[in-house]
Amino acid sequence: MTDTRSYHHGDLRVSLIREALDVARSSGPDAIGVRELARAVGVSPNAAYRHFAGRDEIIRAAANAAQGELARGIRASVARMPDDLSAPDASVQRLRLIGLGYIAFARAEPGWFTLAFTTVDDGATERIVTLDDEVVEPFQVLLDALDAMVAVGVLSPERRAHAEWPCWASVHGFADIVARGPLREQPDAVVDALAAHVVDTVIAGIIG
Amino acid sequence: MTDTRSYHHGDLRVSLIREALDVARSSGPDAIGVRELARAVGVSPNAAYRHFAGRDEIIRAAANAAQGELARGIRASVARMPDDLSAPDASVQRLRLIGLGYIAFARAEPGWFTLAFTTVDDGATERIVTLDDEVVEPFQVLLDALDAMVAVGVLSPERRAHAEWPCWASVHGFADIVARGPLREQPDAVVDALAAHVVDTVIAGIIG
DNA sequence: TGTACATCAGTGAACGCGCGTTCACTGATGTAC
DNA sequence: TGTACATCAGTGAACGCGCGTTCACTGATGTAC
Repeated sequence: MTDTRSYHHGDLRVSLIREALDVARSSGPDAIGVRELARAVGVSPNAAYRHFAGRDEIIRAAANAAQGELARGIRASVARMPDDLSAPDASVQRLRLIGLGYIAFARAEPGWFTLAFTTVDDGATERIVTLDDEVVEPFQVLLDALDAMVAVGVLSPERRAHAEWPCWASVHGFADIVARGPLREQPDAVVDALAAHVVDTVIAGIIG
Repeated sequence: MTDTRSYHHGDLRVSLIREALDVARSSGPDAIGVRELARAVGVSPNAAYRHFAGRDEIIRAAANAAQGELARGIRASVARMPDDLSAPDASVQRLRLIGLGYIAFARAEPGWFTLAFTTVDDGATERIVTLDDEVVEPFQVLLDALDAMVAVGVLSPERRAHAEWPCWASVHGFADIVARGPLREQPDAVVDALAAHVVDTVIAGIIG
C-alpha cells in the first residue's frame, strides 16, 4: 500500500484503476471520483490527468477491468466441470456453467458487475457500432461455447443462429435482478435454485 | 406549467414527482436532484422537505411512478392482441406481448426503465424481504399471464412453477442490453428481430 | 357572518462540503555526446 | 565516465460550481365559536 518512492509513483495508471475497482466493489461505479482515487493512492488530484483525459476515461478503463474480472469468474466456474462427460454432454454443461458463473459473479460482486455493464458516452455521437466492435471478453466465451455445441452436434446451425442473445439476455437479466433488484436479499439457496432453473430453461429453449 | 397561485402551490408533491420523471427521462435517475426539481417547479429548495424526507425518498417515489409507466407500456402492447385467437393461442400471445412490451418500453424510454429498476437502500438493514413484498405492478401482470396459461391448459402446473423467473430474467436482460448496453445504437429492425427471438426462445423453454 | 387562532406550506439565508478541472510550477529521469 | 539538457511525472493552489440539508421565519388557509 505505502510505496516509499516519492514523486515518481511507478505505475500510477495501474494503481488508479486498481483503486477504482476497489471503490466500485464496495460502493458502486458512481462512487468513483478523481480526487478520491488520487487521495487513496497518495497523489495530488491533478496527477491523474497525466494518465487519463478525465473521470469518464478512468471509469471506462475500470469498466474494462471489471469485465476482465467477470471473465475470470466465468472461467473459474467452467473449470469446475467434471471431466468424465461425453463430448456432447460436456458442451452443454459448459454452457450451463458459463451462465451460472455469470450469475454467481453478479451476486458475489454486485459493484463490479454493475461497473462492468456501465457505459459512459464518449463524445462520438452518431457513430454506427457494429455488434462485433463491442465484443467483450465474457461475451466471446459465450460465443465460443455455442460454436462448440454446433461442432459436437448438440445444436443445429439453424438453432445456433443468434442463440447468444437469449442466452446472454436471460443470464444477464437474472444477474441484474440478483445484483441490484428484488432478489438481492434472498438466501443463497433460493437464488441458486432459481438461477439453475433460469439457465436450464433457456438451454431447453435453444436446443429445442 | 406556470401556475399563478403563489405561496401555496397546490400539489407540490405530485409536481415534484412529475418533474423527477422528466429529468430521469432525459438524463437518467442520477440526474434527479432536490434543488433542480425545486427550481423547475418554481419553489424554494427546502419546500421539497415538506413532502419528502429527503432526496432518496423522492427517487423512490419517482421509481414507483416509472414502474407505473412501464406497466402502462406493457398494457398498451398487450392491447394490440388480435381478437380472433383461440383461448390457448391467446394466452401464449399475451405472454409474448408482455415481453415485447417490456423491451419496447426500455428501448423507447431508457431513462424511465433505468429509474424503474433503481432501488435506494432505506436504512432498514437486515430486513428479510419475502418475494411477495416486492411484487410490483409489471411483475404482477406477468404472474397473471402465466396463471392464465395454466387455466387454459397450455402450461402444466409443474412447468408453471417458477416460470416467472426465466421469463422476467430474459426479457429484463434483453431490455437492459437494449437500454444501457451494446445494443443501444442498433437500428430498430435488428433489435426487434432479436427481441422476438429472445421472447420466443424462453417461451419455448417454459412450454417445453 | 365575523373574528381569533392553530396549523400548514411555503421562504430566505446559510452551512459545510466535495467535486472535476486548469494553471503555472518543479523534481526526477534518461539520453546524447 | 561525466555532464547538459530535453522530457516526463509529479505538486500546490485555485476556480467555479452545485449539491443536500437545516434554521428561524412568514404568508395563507380553514376551523371553532
